[in-house]
Amino acid sequence: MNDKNVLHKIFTEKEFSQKELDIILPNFKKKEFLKGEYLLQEGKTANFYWFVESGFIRSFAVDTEGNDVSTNFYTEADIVIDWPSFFMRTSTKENIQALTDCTCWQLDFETFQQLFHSIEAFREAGRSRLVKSYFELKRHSTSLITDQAKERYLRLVSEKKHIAQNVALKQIASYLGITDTSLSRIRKEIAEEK
Amino acid sequence: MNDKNVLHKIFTEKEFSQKELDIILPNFKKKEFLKGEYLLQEGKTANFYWFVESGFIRSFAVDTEGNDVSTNFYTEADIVIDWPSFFMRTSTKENIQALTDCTCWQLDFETFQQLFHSIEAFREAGRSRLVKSYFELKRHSTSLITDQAKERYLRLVSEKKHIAQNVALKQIASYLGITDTSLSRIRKEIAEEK
DNA sequence: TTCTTTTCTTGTCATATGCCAAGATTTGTT
DNA sequence: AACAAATCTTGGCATATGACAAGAAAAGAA
Repeated sequence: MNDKNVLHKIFTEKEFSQKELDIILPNFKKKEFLKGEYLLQEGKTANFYWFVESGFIRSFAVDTEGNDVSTNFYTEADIVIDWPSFFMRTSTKENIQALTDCTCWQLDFETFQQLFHSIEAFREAGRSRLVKSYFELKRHSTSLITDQAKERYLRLVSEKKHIAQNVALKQIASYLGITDTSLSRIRKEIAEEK
Repeated sequence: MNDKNVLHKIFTEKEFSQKELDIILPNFKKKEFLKGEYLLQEGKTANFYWFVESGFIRSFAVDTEGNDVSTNFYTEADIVIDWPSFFMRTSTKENIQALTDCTCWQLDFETFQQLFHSIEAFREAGRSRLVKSYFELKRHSTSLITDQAKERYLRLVSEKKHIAQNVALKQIASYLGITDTSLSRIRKEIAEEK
């Protein structure tokens, strides 16, 4: 835990005193997930969240017809968390799955609570993360209404190139709110423009 | 501030001690907004949030083509807040406008911070509200992908009847991600089914 | 390397919803 | 009450995207 890892990029000395870092960081446990492994499954309650050290992760929901809809993708330095389940202590509607072998840093709810209520900087940082997630979710949601599928795809490519390149087309398509067929055509169109 | 109002439904004696309530509640200032008045406008930073005592309020974003897209509707006992702007202290992309004359209880950022960091129950309650908003936003967002416009409208009607009845068709339509024309046809269809 | 399975592409056709424009209706104003 | 403005409905047509199915390509397993 004292070697350099992604946690040091997340909990910086700008936001936390050394003393606080010494309290916070040792609580994170290194966790490895194999490709295909689930970090969280529908119906369970999220008792942990993670920061990604390496690898790709996807969260998705399954709708009434059994279609799976990607809700997010995660990679290095991202926080992987089901906010509602983790904080409301309710069973989740989401699945979180490793797309590749992954290394993560895990924190459990109880420890989180203890840090949250005892360290002001920790709760400010946590709140910021949640608000940032909210903001991005709203942007995505509004984009589903105002933008064409192609624009949404182009934005994903420009903002998360590694996702667009490494994740299966069908999983990206459902995130964009379209079918894999449509995304395939959109990709073709873009390729032909160049 | 000691008479019964909606704040007593929001800050209950189950979640807060009497002493805490005595500290918290007097910080809320009664605010009246006239129909059409803006609580927040694009470009400004949110320095307040409100609980609605009475009336209807709408938040909306304006996209690049100048179309306005409803992002939410608020009524009695709802919290009216632009989470990202309020917490990140950044200028907002949203507008919040009174659809009818409204009475609200207002809290400013500084006071919020002070309460948040000093009263554990207050921060638990605040976090819950944010998480709940997140959850609802995700549900709406997923619904835009998995459900037909008609289903989305029916759900809105069943969950927020007073909104569907009191808000202009065009504003509801943009919330549902469709045009006013389409919503008008959907309404007709539903009416004909009965 | 070969075989199997999964993923991606492409064609054809269907459909939900958008766009535009004209009336009808409702609401607000003088 | 009368007019103006905003909102809602309806028609005709356009289009983005979906559904289904078949083959091509890529990835994984033996």
